[in-house]
Amino acid sequence: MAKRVRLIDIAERLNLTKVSVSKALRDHPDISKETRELVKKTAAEMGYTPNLLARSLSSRRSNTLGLVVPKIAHTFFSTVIDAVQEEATKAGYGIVLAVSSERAELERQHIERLLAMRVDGLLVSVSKEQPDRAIYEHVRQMNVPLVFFDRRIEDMGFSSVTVADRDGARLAVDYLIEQGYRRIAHIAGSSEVEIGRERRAGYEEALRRHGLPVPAHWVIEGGFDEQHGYDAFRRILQTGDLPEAVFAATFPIGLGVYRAICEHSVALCRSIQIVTFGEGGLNEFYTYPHLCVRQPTREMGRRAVEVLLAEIEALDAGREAEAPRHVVLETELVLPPDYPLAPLDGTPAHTPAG
Amino acid sequence: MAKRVRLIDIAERLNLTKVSVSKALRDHPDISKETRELVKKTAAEMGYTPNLLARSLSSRRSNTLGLVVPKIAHTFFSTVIDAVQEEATKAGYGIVLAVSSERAELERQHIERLLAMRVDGLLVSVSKEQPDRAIYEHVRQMNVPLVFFDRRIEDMGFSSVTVADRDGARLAVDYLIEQGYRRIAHIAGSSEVEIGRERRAGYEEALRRHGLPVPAHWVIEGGFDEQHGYDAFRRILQTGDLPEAVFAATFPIGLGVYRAICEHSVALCRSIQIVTFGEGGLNEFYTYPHLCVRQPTREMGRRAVEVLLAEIEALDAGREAEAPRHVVLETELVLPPDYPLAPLDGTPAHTPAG
DNA sequence: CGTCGTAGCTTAACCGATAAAGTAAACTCC
DNA sequence: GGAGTTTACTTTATCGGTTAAGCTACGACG
Repeated sequence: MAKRVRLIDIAERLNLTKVSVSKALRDHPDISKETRELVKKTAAEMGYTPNLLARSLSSRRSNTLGLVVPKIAHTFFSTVIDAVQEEATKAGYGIVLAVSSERAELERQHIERLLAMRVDGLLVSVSKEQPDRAIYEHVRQMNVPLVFFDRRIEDMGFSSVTVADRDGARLAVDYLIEQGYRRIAHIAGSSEVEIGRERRAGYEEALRRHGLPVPAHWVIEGGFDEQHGYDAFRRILQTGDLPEAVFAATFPIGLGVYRAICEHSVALCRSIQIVTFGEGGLNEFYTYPHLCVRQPTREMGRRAVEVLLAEIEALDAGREAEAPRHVVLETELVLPPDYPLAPLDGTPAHTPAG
Repeated sequence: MAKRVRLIDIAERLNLTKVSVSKALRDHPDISKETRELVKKTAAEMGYTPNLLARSLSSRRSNTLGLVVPKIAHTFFSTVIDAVQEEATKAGYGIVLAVSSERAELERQHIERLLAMRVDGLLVSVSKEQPDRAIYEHVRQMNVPLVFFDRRIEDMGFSSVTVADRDGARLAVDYLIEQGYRRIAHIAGSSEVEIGRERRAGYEEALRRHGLPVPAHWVIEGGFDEQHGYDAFRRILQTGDLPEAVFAATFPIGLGVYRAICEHSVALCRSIQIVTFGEGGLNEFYTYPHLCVRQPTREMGRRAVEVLLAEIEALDAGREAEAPRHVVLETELVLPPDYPLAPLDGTPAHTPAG
């Protein structure tokens, strides 16, 4: 069993002190050029790997960011994670990932652990459950920068990067109405979370603007996943009173709705128009062309890291906590041009270019 | 700015030493029941969070596992990650995630960093590029347990958890042949990686067993992603000589093939049967019913953690490195019962239950 | 020529915990 | 009632680094 090489091992070999070796490796001007190079060469030869634990402990910087997401097997989040990783790596930071599985308690535990690991900053997208505010107070008290992305807690004074949820939702539903749809259902997310409330608000706004009533029996709240979409639409199917279009608060919800419809009747799944907030990355393969509100996913990850790093820098430059920044990204309504929307007379209209 | 609470702060408040406090918090029998409780209460009141860096440094255990995957926005990996997280959390370990983006150099850097962080063990699925063996030698030399999952390097003496790739591939292709298909293409993965070679070998075995020739022009190697599937099948389309079925080495490859076919002709995409190794989690929504080889994804994650933890335990129980374990999981051929396969006469056969 | 600055190291202290060894008082036990 | 155990702490050393403050020899400068 090979012992791990430490600074002191290199130092002894070269008749130097560990401090000199440490400095040499970090290109400290105290050390002469020749010594520096000799040290580096020797370190490489001996297979030295610095102990980041020790380094972080004494330097008080871990060069690590904590990333907490509610879910991972969801294109939106895995894309954000990817972007965050990329951006963090560029800046010399590693990331520690934690998945809360949409549960507030797990979210709490994970943040606790990340704090204990002394991450330099946190990127968080909250779970769908009522959050445990105490843990965020704790973050604040420990003076660790935190940036929410996508799903935030609005009133805790942390920075955030989000999309214009209400606008995006409103524009999508506006579009449906302009195309002649009148009977529009909304499978909403959780009202515990801002994005759930905002997307719903956008939906209602659009309806009201056009003088349409909000059909309470067609607005169903719940989670953000496929299961919720499926269950919710099954409830609608059971009433027998069907909408012409469905605005789904997330892509997975849309999938669930679609599945529920198809199971019920294949013809139907071509005549009820689905619009999802967010996309799945598989739109081309998705049987029926659906509209979607595109979010700048990778940019969200990048911007979140950017804001967080700025706060970290501000912090160790000694500047006291500045006002939180709130970055709001625009969305874009995507309509596959080759495909007609679902017709209003209930007949299939799917005639992709072939 | 709140100072962070340390053991010594609690100790001073209670007129104890930090060692006693440390022991009290860890329920060491040295400390009386009353003191223990007093300490815990005080610690909670003061908002104490242990510094895991310091703890890990002195105890030589970080209680952290490093997880390296080639890709994250892919159902297979995000599912494994999820399972790993769950299992690791249960056992009191955190995970540090790193994504190599299918590049050997990034993989190297990430592993280097994880070693430097002194993770207690590593879980790795290698990138599609020729791996840098030196880094794995380094892992070995540092005596850090490592378990490969899904994609491994066969001859480096590390444990692994994989699926029976060759068998799964062979059974799938066998099935196609039994159904009467004869002209079967294979869009293979990278031959740098064992799973790429094995799946291809299974495909060829099945053909040979049935006395069919291996159609070299229909076997195209490359990456594991959608792009490769798309590009590869476009090449086949250009030749004008089309197969009756395609065996795709991964689900994303299958999607790419499907896209290429649909773009070319919608009718065609219902008459060329696609079989994928692995699934996307969206099979129900996938336009044409395709066969797939189901991998026990979550189980792979669980088993990998299990094997790794066993090695970690063995290590700090002082037992010397035992022989590596190789867990091979069985796959299952999934054929959606409601849906007929693509007909051999080239006419659409898609008539899902409605 | 004495003083100051500086290049190039070294020494000492510390980061925040754990591990191992030491100690004083109380408690057993024949 | 004195030796041996326990009980409940304390003291000292260590983990592998970093930071801050010495120290020394050499060259420049007024």
